[in-house]
Amino acid sequence: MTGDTRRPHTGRRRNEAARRAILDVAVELLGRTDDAPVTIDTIAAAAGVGKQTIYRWWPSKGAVLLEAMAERAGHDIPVPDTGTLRGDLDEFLTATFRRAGMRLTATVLRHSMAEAQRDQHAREQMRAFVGARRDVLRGVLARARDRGEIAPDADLDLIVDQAYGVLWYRILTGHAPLGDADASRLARALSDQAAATLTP
Amino acid sequence: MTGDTRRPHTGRRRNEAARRAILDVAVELLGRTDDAPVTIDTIAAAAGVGKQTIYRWWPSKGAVLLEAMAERAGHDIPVPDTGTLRGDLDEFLTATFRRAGMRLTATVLRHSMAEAQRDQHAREQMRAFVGARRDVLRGVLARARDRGEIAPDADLDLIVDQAYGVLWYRILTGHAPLGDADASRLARALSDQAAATLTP
DNA sequence: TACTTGTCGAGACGAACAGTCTCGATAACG
DNA sequence: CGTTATCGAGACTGTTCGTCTCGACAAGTA
Repeated sequence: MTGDTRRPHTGRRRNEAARRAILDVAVELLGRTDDAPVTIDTIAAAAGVGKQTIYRWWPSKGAVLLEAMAERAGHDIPVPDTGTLRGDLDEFLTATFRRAGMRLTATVLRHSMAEAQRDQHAREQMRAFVGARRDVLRGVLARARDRGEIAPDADLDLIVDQAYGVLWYRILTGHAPLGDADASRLARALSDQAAATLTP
Repeated sequence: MTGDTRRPHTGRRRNEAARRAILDVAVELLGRTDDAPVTIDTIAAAAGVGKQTIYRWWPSKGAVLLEAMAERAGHDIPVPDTGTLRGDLDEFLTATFRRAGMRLTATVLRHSMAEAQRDQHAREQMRAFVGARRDVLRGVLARARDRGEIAPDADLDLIVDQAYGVLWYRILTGHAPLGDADASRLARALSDQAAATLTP
């Protein structure tokens, strides 16, 4: 409570190289074989790192995996701006499906979602990640609404859920791949769906 | 290869009561607390059963859970026949969302899907279960197609994925509940989507 | 240059759990 | 009554998570 202003930071600093190695190795090990037993000991050994270095910075094994996933699955998906909802959705869903459809990324996503059902820390990180991705897509829809392309009372969340729902459902069950054609068809269907409420 | 026709079955028979107790207890334990550690030992003890009795009939812990889930989530969802696609979808999705939205059922579904990512047996059972549920919904759509309500070349699988995608996505992330209103809105959107391809 | 402080890699350790194995008892058949 | 397969019970092994301890090392401070 009293002024802790003295000594803002002393001692050795966090090793950024170790952090990178841990996150990279976690992903790489998942990709080696699909039924690979990715354990903390394996990650630590492969990253040339002590176990305590992992548990000093992450609260659980799932938290490591979730951070690696969020990095890999969230970056480099640009926010589109084609001028039309249909075009924006096509571009966004194609990029998103391509990323998620990559074998390694899909594997990471699958195991991250599984971990999120068991590990409380991972669960919260998954919530944050999913929320962030949803916000981006909802933003695309909101812009279209502001342009007057869709009804003011359209259920944007339900549309978002359909897009990401198809993605996760296919990744988790593996009953069908995520192709460009699927992304385009879904983009068309969802933009039509959003516009339909305009014509009662 | 030679005639094994002698002695088609001797010895004590499988105890059906034990089977029921195991499946019921597995579900019940999952529901007790959400972060409950449901273990094989716990199931065996609560069901008044030896561990070997479980492993004699199921190949893994995940297989037990998946069978319990398939029983609970697949039964008593009637195939609707209202005469219109919109009506059929509304009835089917409302019943399905109600079932999956029940707290206990949702918990079982969540952990089953998680188990399916780690356990090969559970994975195959999940595939079979998901395939069966998809077949039912695809059948509803196919009937509408035969009635001429939707285009012959409509992508039925994508529509099915949108419906079950929303369901699983919400259950696994927990970012929103599965309400009757969601089911009805989705039914309307998907029936419109299927019909839209008719009017180019 | 010494001193303090926090991180480093390494690995021992305990607890929890999945799955196997063995045991004597018991039920369904001939 | 003899054969056979399942039953409940629990000991046992192997794996993994997460904690704890150790001496070494780096980044500031005096």
